[in-house]
Amino acid sequence: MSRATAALEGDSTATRDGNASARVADALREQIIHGEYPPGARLRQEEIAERFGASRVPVREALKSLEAEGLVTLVANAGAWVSRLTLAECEEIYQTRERLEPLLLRYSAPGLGPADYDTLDSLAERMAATEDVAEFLALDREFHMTSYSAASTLMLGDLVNRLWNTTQPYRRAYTLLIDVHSQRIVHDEHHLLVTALREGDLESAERTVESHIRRTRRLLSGHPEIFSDTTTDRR
Amino acid sequence: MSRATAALEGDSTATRDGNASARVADALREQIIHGEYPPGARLRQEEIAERFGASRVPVREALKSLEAEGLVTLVANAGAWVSRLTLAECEEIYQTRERLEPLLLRYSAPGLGPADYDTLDSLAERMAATEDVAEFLALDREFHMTSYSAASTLMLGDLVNRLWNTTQPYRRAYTLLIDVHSQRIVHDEHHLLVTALREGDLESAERTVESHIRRTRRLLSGHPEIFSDTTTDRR
DNA sequence: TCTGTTGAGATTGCATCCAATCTCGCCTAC
DNA sequence: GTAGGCGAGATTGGATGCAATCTCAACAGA
Repeated sequence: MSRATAALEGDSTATRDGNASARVADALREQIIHGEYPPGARLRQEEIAERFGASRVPVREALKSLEAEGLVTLVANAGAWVSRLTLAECEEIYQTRERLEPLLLRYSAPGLGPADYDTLDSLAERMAATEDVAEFLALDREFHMTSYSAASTLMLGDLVNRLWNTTQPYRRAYTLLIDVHSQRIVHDEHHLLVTALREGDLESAERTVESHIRRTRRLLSGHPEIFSDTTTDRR
Repeated sequence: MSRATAALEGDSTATRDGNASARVADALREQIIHGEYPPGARLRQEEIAERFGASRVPVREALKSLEAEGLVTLVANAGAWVSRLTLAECEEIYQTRERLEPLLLRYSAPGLGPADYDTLDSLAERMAATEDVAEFLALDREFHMTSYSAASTLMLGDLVNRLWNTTQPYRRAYTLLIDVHSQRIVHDEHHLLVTALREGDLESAERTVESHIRRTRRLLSGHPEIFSDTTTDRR
């Protein structure tokens, strides 16, 4: 199946830049986040290696990285699976986010300016207007990441990113279920956040993000059926 | 230097248990935490491989894991160094801990019992009694980890552990400097924490840990000289 | 019909080998 | 005397090959 690698082989120098493992990790991460590998899906080294036109060595290193990020679960001498979460585990991640994202916002807020506030408003409006789930998810993520974009942190920013990544498949399933009323509340909270940032009221902004995440967590708790997935294998 | 691996070669089956990479990662992590590799020290793949009686492949996978944990910094086509922190980065980690450890304690507290409280008291007393820095550090860590030991979390427990690991070298340098007065306050805070846990006052326990970490962070801020290390190489 | 076992195929783990890149001291040219 | 370039040694990155382990379906026995 070396035909599958044709798109990559076009750039013959790309395979020789000394970081194939990073490239594989980035590409795999994107594919998992975008749902091309659902939770519970098995990841075979050889298949992945073939697809990226690399050998299994950099693939294994990429899987190691993704395991540390929580996206992949490795079992010695058995294989790799896309991590699957229970409702309780997802709630743990949301509770962690409730504590961390206000802190990250505290790091970011002083560096945000009027142009950023306008971008945030625009993103919030587009979220309210769209009816496409994929676009809604992408805009929501872009909105929050923009609010954190001015934070130059060692690990906190990456950490929050990882927490979003591991819960992304469930956020997608959940977004399909929320009603117009909840959607309106999300929009209001986003608007409140931008307003607090514009006014320089950091305390209020922090509390708004925290409440925003907590509300989502509680709504998620009401949909345990999202986590009882029996279509794919174990783990 | 193959003589150095003699102790490991004694068990010839150990190299064939299908997780050499995990063994190398665990051992390297311990050595970094215990200060055998100081911040900024270069980690050469071949030297490490030789020392553990393995090839460079599992060593590279181990380094990937440690990089994701924040203990090691990798640069493509250049090498691996033990991560070095600036004062600002260390403060970021402490601020993160201030938010996360109260939450972890909330997960753990319901599972702790009288036997655990006694263990905690004993550890606190031994900390007050010792004058050895290494023992003080070990007891401090064991005290806090015991208070979190009943939490069965997906990632929060591991995450807190990683934050302790990356700051361990600086905690050691700092412990050498604190005076008797500060040491007494640490002891009082530990005692307060155990008391709150015994009384089932979770709110108070959470606030006590938070204050405890914040106080340490502020004291650390007063010793920027710990972070201006010019003895070893860059990065 | 159900349960325990066994063996071939599939898959992972690691060692060895080769290519690419970086480091750094020496040499040449101006 | 100084700046720029060159190249040998050291080090990392990746591909291939082999051994060990796991998977799973077919089969034998109760």
